[in-house]
Amino acid sequence: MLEIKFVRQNLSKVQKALSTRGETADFETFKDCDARRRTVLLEIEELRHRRNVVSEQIAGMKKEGKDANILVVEMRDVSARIKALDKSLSENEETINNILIRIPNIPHASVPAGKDDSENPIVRQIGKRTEFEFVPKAHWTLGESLGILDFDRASKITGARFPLYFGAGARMERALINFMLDIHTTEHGYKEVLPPFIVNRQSMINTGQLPKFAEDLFKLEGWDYFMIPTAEVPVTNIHQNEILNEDLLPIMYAAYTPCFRSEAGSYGKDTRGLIRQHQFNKVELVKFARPETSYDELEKLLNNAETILKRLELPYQIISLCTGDLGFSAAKTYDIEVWMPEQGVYREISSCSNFESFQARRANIRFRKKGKKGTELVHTLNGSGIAVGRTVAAILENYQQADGSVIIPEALRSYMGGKEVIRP
RNA sequence: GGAGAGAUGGCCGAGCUGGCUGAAGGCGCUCGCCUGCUAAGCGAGUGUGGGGUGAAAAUUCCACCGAGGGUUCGAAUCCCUCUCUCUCCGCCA
Repeated sequence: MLEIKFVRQNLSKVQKALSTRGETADFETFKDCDARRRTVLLEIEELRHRRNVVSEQIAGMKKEGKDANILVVEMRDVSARIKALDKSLSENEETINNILIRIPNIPHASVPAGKDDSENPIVRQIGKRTEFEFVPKAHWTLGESLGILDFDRASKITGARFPLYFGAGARMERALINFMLDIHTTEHGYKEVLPPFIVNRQSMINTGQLPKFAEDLFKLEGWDYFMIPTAEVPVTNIHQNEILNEDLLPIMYAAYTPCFRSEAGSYGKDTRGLIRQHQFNKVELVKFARPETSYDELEKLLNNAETILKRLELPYQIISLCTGDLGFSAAKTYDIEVWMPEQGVYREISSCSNFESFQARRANIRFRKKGKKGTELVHTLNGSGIAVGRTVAAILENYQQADGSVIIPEALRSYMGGKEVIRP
């Protein structure tokens, strides 16, 4: 959420920023309500002031045994008036809030302009695209023939877009989770967290999934609870309504969680394989940073995520999301895309964003600056470090052999009991 | 699921027979003093959000004692609903 004062004072700037995202909001209603809000507020505060003063008078008179009835009767009217104005004020504020809460974040100045994902510039490419002397197979073909992936049976258990791993496949998921968490906690300084996988409505609002994107979420029937679409939600909300100690910043968490997404609106896309599932595993990195350093922290976070792909020796590229492709809450986002040989494309495997104070304002996460009065909102950042299912898919495709076997990346072998190759 | 207790400022903790209590006291923190060093000691200050005036420093007003309603001229204090925490019983991996 943007600050109401900021929107009020920078109306055209906000409008312009939104249009670069291909978004708009009802600024006319905002302007009207905002102006009316302040008029009403002024009157309410005057009346309340009067009530406070007179109430004190009444108290004094009663103490002295005098009759205060005239004042009491007068105050009865004042209170009624306050009550009526209060009601109109809160309706007004609700209208304003409904507009504000649907306005996305303003892109950072360094974010490239562009209308959609076709205009995301490549920042860098690392590793040579894997080449084969045979026609490479898709990971689902390999996975099924190796007996480690079974989408048919998964659909019996639940339905389409759910994964079922066996043997070395299941082991590889577990190995990757441990591999990633170990690197981030021991080499990059993140604290490991294991959060709830189900969260309440407020947490979803705080990180920006609600109210706009309810259709992307799985909701629990009979509860106002939701399955998490990413660990970003529970982990960012760890510190909601807290004033953090400046000395502790940046706070860095690494969390493994499964993620649940309805994938509404993606019908027909990536219908096969591990790329687009309703349930997948992910290791997520989350930071709470000082505003002055948050963009440095974003670069570091991106490097931390890249380390995983480097160690696994998977070719990848970094793109910077353009204004039109930026997520709702993000001020800037880098995507990491891994090379998928069968389709011959780079596919998203991590998304690293700086949300600046957008989430912190909703979640009320602040810190106190040394030697300065008052509090300041922290900047929140997060990034996948990295998506586990897609990493399995990338390993299968990039490490496949002519005979249909798959070599296990060296860095991962110790996590898989020394196994070097997966054969049927 | 049943019975009971509780939720107060960065933290701990009074107040809860309604009226200078934004809130005692303590800790912490900041500044100053003192002191061979450290520790201790002394003094002052120290919540958040919003509105008005002001160039600013500042000043003033309003709100906030888990959340939301209600009673009242007036609510941290009384009533209702909800959320969470704790204790006992039941159930349970």
